[in-house]
Amino acid sequence: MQIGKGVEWTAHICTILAILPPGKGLSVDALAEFFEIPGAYLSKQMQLLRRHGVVESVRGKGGGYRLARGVEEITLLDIVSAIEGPMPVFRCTEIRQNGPCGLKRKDCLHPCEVASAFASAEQIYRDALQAQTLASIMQQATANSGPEHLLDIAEWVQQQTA
Amino acid sequence: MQIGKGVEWTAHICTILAILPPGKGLSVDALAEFFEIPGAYLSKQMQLLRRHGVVESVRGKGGGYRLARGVEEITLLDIVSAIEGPMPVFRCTEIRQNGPCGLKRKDCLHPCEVASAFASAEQIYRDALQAQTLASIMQQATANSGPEHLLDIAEWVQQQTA
DNA sequence: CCTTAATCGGATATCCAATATCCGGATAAA
DNA sequence: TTTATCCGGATATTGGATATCCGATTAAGG
Repeated sequence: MQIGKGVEWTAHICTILAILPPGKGLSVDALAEFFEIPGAYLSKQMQLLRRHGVVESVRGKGGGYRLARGVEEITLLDIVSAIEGPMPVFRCTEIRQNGPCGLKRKDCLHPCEVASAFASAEQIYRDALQAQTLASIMQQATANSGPEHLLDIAEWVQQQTA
Repeated sequence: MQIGKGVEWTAHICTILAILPPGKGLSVDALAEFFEIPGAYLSKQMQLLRRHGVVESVRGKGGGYRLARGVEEITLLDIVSAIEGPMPVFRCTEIRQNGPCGLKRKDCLHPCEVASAFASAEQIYRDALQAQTLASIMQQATANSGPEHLLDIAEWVQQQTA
């Protein structure tokens, strides 16, 4: 039960896309080099982000990816559900219907109590992920990181979009 | 990012072990038949539960598994961490140290902000799972289920331990 | 119009963890 | 001694995560 690398990658990437000059974009190749991650695979993850409305893409020469909305309106939940899929992480296989004491299907009026307990915990998890906005993460980052590092990144971004 | 079947299996199994007469146990084979699940694999999951102190085992003829403590003191978190391992579900690969603007290792005084945000959400998830006790799940189940079904199960249990 | 740079999506390959089986050893009851 | 059971290592199988490649499409610029 582990979250895939795509989530880590795209979460970091969103923090870079967030400091782009308005109207500009960054290519998958540039982003892959920035984090030293495989570009072809990253491309797939970015397509998922796009289909879920987290980022926008511009095709053709000079194109690339940029955020589809403001950093206050993008949360970790958006990224996780885009990359990992809709989150019911606990898969109920209805084993209560199995075996010598199995319930008949028509007797299952209420949802399985074990599944309900997990669903309840997962809803709390989703809420917690939704409370983590890209804005709050970047605020932490700027507070923790030295100004030289931020300048390094700003310079690299400018170089790519020039 | 899905939870393994072992968690669903053992969660249901704990609700059965909970209604055992004191001092009795149920064998893996009996439990596997009760839920129509593969016994050899279930055996592995039960061993994990035992190593983490959720259940106790009695070896030899007439042996089997039983709960190691009361239903109030067993939570979904106990079961999930026993079966799935320690829960940091988000794997931080420190990609902030990669690429042209990568941080030097000694400059990483603070933990990665993306990882921290996930860690914070996961702690809330753990708390939510810990709040779900076996007792509360079984209370739901007895409230929702017809008394015939409960009798069916009680009868089967008695038959196994006879 | 042509070249170049970029995303899009389908097909495919690889790797690893989840799933599943088997067996020999230890243990205890009858 | 036989039988039933857990224990743990070795091993197979399966499926999802990871990764690559390529043809199609789109757009900028000469």
